[in-house]
Amino acid sequence: MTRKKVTLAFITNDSERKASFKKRKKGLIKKVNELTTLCGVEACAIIYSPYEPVPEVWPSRQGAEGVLTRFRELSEMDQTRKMVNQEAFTRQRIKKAQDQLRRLQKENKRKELENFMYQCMAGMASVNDFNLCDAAEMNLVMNQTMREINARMEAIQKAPAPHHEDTAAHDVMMPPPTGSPSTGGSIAQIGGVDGWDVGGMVPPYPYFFNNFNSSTSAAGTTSGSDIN
Amino acid sequence: MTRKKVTLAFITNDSERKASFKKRKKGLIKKVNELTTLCGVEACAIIYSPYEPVPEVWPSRQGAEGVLTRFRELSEMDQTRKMVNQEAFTRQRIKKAQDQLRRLQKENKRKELENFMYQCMAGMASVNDFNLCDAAEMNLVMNQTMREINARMEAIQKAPAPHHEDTAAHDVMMPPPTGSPSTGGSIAQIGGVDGWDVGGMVPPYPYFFNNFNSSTSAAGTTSGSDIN
DNA sequence: GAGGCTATTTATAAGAC
DNA sequence: TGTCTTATAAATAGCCT
Repeated sequence: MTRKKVTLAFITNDSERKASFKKRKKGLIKKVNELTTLCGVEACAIIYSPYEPVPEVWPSRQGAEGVLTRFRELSEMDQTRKMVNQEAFTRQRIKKAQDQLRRLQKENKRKELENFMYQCMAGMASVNDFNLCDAAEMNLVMNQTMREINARMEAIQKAPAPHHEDTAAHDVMMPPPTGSPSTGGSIAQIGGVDGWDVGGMVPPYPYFFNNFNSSTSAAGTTSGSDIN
Repeated sequence: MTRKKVTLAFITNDSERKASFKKRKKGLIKKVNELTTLCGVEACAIIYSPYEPVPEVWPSRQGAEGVLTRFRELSEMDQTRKMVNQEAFTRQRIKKAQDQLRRLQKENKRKELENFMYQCMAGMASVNDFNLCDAAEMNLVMNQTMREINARMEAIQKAPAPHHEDTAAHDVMMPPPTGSPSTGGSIAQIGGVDGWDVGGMVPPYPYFFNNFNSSTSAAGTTSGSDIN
């Protein structure tokens, strides 16, 4: 995290890894400590390492034991009193996860279509592969793309100075404006998808779309009409 | 830890404490994650909070279970596992959804990168937008793509007859490896960005990759440089 | 290797909505 | 209350001894 942005992957160099481990273990334990103290919660951390025969445990072994026991007996614990809240909470969590899942699936689909479109544009796929995609949705994607391109072109025409800080600054992919690097968590930013930074290039869409349309309609799609 | 040096003591203000807890819990788990990944060690963290009936556990319940089992073997033997009830079931459901979510997020990321790549090839994005992507992962995607392309080309050269046996199990969609859909060549280029004149629609991957690499290393002087 | 030392990256307490 | 943003404290990778 310094002098070089860390890459979240196994450190192959032995000594380097060990050094990192020691530093990070220390930091981690400090963090657990802070969390419990500041927020008054119970927590424990257990770290096995090839460097120490005895696993690092925090807080004291007893403390950890207590936490662990509770963890193990969770089901029996106070199922009674908290059951209702618990269940509602859990249900809520499930719903939340499912919602996110749905969003991601939708997003995934969109990306697939977009991807396919770009492949066509790059000449690496042809509309013959179109059965791979869903026509209706592809239509949506294309319309969206066209709208974006047109808007972009208009913007360029109106403002001859091709500034890079255009309105679509938040750009295509790679969402996290402040996201941590490998946090992974930043992957699926919802809603940041509009606006491709056409960034000063004239896209070859005429070719693509023409090609696409003709072939598509030949294939029996009904959706090509509103593209123009 | 910011705007004010933190004092290691219980935060009396309720909402403040809760906010802090949420942030710190997230950070802590990230740290555990990093530690295990970077240093290849086993570790787990368990956090109880009054805010959530279900304790936060890292890594996945299974992972934690494994660590815990070992830990218990080292300490004492108490067989108190009994988790067959509604709650366990529900939690399992949550986990399942979360796992799927994680997979989808990963997949999403991959698609985003792939998409970006194709955008570059289509001339709709330039490597100047590369900071939007994660270098290391992009590298993976590109290598994978290259492998697939090469495999595909070899397959086609070797066997004009459709002898389907190649290694590309997932078979990317890229039918005409050398055939350009049409002349094209009309793609103009504006904008000061060092343009990529992909020229016609011939699959420009060699150009793309070369250009990509050089431009990247050139552009990444500031901080990046992880690519090589 | 084990500390000590920065230059940077991360984590986050406060604010702003 | 939750989220997003910002300013600042904390953690730590790469060096050096």
